[in-house]
Amino acid sequence: MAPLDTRTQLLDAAERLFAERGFRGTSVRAITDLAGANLAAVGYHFGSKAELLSAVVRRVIEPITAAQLAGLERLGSEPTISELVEAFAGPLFDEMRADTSRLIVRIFGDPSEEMRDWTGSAEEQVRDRYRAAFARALPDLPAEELWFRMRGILAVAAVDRVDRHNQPCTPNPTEPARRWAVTFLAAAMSAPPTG
Amino acid sequence: MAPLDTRTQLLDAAERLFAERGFRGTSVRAITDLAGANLAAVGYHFGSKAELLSAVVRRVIEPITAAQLAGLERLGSEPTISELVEAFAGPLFDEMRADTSRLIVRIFGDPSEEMRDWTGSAEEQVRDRYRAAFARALPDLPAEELWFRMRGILAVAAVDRVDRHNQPCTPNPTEPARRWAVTFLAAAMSAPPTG
DNA sequence: CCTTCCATCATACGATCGTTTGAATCAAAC
DNA sequence: GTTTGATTCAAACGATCGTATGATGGAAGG
Repeated sequence: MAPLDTRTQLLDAAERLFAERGFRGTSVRAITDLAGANLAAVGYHFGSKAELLSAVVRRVIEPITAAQLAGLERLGSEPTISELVEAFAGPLFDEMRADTSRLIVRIFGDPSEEMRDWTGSAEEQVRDRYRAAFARALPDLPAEELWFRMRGILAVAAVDRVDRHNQPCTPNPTEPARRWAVTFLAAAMSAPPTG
Repeated sequence: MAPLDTRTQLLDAAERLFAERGFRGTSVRAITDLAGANLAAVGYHFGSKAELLSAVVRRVIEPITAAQLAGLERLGSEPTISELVEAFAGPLFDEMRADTSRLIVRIFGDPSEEMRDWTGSAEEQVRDRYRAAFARALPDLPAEELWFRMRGILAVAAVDRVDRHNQPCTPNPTEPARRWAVTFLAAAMSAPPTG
């Protein structure tokens, strides 16, 4: 086994267990057992359990931000609100597994430092570019209210994924929820300013 | 000190610490220390740490569902979408402290059994009555898409509270966010069915 | 005074936690 | 064949966890 194999299997196991049981609810021993690795492997490859979490989060965030940026560049210079919503929210449904949404929601709800030191510049860049694009499409909307609405997009997408994942029996197809979300959010973004 | 005093102070301390550090991140010792009680007080008054969580959640949920029900009964027989959104989402801003939103989001993201056995019939009753009211106001919307949208209301309200609470420096006034939410969500609920 | 019952107390139990350590293993370089 | 450096291994460390136990306090009822 090449050294990268153990590293990758640790990332896979940790991603799954952190999403299922949370950071504090997952022991290093559970991760190394699932990965088929030795207990000390986490310390050797990542330094600590917290740094393993950072590596996991960076890995799951990256394809999402990449798809969001690619979707924005695919649009013309004067995209509609609906197109912007689709490009911004679509990858949250397509590029993200349901348990990954749960992991992100859990991190979002945890104010401790170890859960926040992973934040890179990638999602800030995505956020700023979409904010500019929405601001051009909604020139009358104040910046603060626009930012409130963009957080609303993230909230609806993430919470829907997690909540459908919480229902044990239903098959939970992603596709209708994705289209409902675009309808719902495009209408919401198009609302006139509160004023 | 009357016996109920220790019980109440345990509930207060647990509510605060569970919201700040999560269920697994909060030790029984931290709760009893903050409450000025003995370590064994949790076991004596509640049986276990998990049952203490249930008691905390029931206590914070109750005024919210009560306000939602009262708001619905205050409306006429043919309320507008905006009135329904206001009555449903308003208490999530008014009756809920920001750290309580965090506690709820954390519980929402945790699929473990101990986090879910508190669910009572109160919020189910609220959910069903608002669902019926929205269905009357939106007769063309399929039931499944309506339920998706109602979860969107909860998502926007909860995530906004937590996210504004995450920002350390700003004063984070609730009032503009509350009005922005009603604008945003009323437009979203009023969207035609996806079809 | 004595009993009863509720509440609180100090203390300890077994388990599990994250991390560290030093030896063992192994392929590649020389 | 020997050295070297990276990787994996079993084992142990101190700390902290949730819970249980039996003693103690103290007011109410007889």
